[in-house]
This record gives sequence, C-alpha cells and structure tokens, in this order.
Amino acid sequence: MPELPEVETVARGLRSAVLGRRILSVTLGKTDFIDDPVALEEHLPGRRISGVERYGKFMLVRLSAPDGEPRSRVEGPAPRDGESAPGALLVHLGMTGQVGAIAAAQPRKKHTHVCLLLDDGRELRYTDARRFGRIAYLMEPRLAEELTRFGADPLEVTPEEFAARIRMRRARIKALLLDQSVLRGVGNIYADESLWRAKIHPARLGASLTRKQAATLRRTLQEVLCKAIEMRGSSISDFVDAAGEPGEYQRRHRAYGREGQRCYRCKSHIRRAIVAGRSSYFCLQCQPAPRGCMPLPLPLPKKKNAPASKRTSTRRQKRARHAETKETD
DNA sequence: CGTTGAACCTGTTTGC
DNA sequence: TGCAAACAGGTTCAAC
Repeated sequence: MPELPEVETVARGLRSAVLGRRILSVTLGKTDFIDDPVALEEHLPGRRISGVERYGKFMLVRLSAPDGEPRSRVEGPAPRDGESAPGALLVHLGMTGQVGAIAAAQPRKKHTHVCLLLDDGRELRYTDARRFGRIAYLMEPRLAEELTRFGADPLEVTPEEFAARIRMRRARIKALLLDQSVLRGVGNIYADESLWRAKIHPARLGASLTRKQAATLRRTLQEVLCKAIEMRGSSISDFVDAAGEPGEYQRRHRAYGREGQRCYRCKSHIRRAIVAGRSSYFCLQCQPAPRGCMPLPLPLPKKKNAPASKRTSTRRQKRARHAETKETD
C-alpha cells in the first residue's frame, strides 16, 4: 500500500529524524531486493544524509559527498559540500516496507534487512517481510537516468498535461492511473478513490473521457492525495510512518475495500471487479460501466455447484473494518 | 499498442 | 483444531 501519500509521510518523518546524521556502518540481512548490496557497504559509511525527497513511490535519501577523501578539483565540478551530490539511496517500500530510526540497542524486528548505524547512537532500519521493495545506491549519472522512466507528479501535473496523458490512450483509465510512466505515485487505493469521486468507471478507456471528465479526475485525484497526506496516509494492514504510527486516511475511503457496503452518495452497493488485473472497487450506479463490460466478473469460481442467483444475498461483513469506516468530516 | 497472467515473497484470512 | 489454498498488492516480464 505505500503509495504517494504514504511515501510522502514516511519521507517527511525521515527528514525530521535523520537529516544531517552521519552513517557509521552498514549491516545487511537478506539482500535479494537490493540492486548492489556491496555498493551500500562500500559507499555509505562516512556519508551524511543531506536530504530526503519523494519521487513517485520512491524515496531518495541524498548523501553528502564523501569527505574523508580530498576531492580532487581536476575531476570536474565537485558539488558544493554537504549539498545533494554524487549519490543517493533509492528506496521503494514495495508493499510491506517500513523504515525508521531507533536506538541501536533496541532489538531488531523480524525481517529487518538493512541497518545503518548513525552518529547519534540510533540505527536507520529497513524492514520488509515480503521484500517487494527495492533499494539501490546510485550515483548521479545513473540516478537521473533511473528517474526518467517515470511520468508526471500527480500533484504538479497541469490540466493540459493530464488530459494529454490520458485522452490519447486506449488503455483503461484504471491501468493508466496505475502506470508509473504516466503518473508517478498512484496505486490501487488512490486510483479507486479518485475514480469514485470523479464518477468514472475504472474500465473506461482513457480516450473515452471527455475533457471535462479528465479535468474532474485530475482534481479529485489531487484532492484525495492532498487529504491523504494531511491524514498521514492509509493504514490498511501494516503501513506505519517513520515513527511507527499508522495513518488515518482509511477512514475516508469511499470505494476501496468497501465491497458490499453502501455507496456514500447513492446507497447502492459498492462492487468489486478485476480491472487492469487489480481488484477495483466502484459504484455501478455512480460510475456507469462502459458498453460491453457489463458483468465484469470477479476473480471468481470457487465451486461449481453454487446456485447462481444469490450473489447479492449473504454478504459477510468485516467488522474489523466497521469501526474504521466511521467518519468525522 | 494493450491486455493478461505469472512470478517475486510471506503474513493473514478463509475454507473445508 | 489444523492445514492448505487463496489473497494482498507494486513491479516486471513473457506471451498473445
């Protein structure tokens, strides 16, 4: 789940927690999700954390130039000391990645695979049970390259550019929203939430959106993302920020994860279907399906003896979620 | 160009 | 009660 708002929340937390700290040493656990583990061990010790930025769902932990070594002037324009320079740690949280700084003496949680000992006695730790995340140490030529494959920042994109990126495409709008080369940072939750608010069905083709709909979608997407950042992200299962605190935006969800519950606008029931290969939640009433995808089927067949008629009857509720969907506008 | 499905990985939920 | 299949979802890649 870490999408743009969650990553932004973590990045902010990290900024206030470890900015300016020097890395003394590196300890690694499993490394199959790290581009070049040896590079971490070789290049991080001695460097200071000079900045933490978010780029889509990535965090960029900027590192100051190594300062033990007298940087030779002849090698070209050396970056001003201390400022973002030659290298950065690219961190993607995947789905279960967590980062935070705590006293080095504290026992490490299970699945902690990267520990950076800092000069204040704490450790910056990366924990990721599923290891869907990614960590890479990249130096400037390659870093910039790496970032070129991403699309526009959803919070910065102009109405014109947004429309251009969506309305010329024949792919489904849901697929486009999730495509990091179209927009960087949107994931399943905020795609569904913005589509619900814009009253657009996820299976619509990008090219089928009117200018007005594209404009509306851009606006609802930005509203949803901004509000989510304000509320420190959505904690569906295990997201926590850099301080270990969960977010609150899950209380504002109107579509995501609400299958079978009533639509906040029209009181019909929220449905779920697989669109663009992902579970998608929407209100068929508010978000009319495009022609020819009427009964967009679910993941589906469990048994073949089920009396095919009672798909609307028994709906087991998740009471765990009940308390969370309450609202406080 | 687009879509689909598999694979990666493991904790949690669901089903029998 | 217990075990196993299903699920979850970000990203990439192969296949159609």
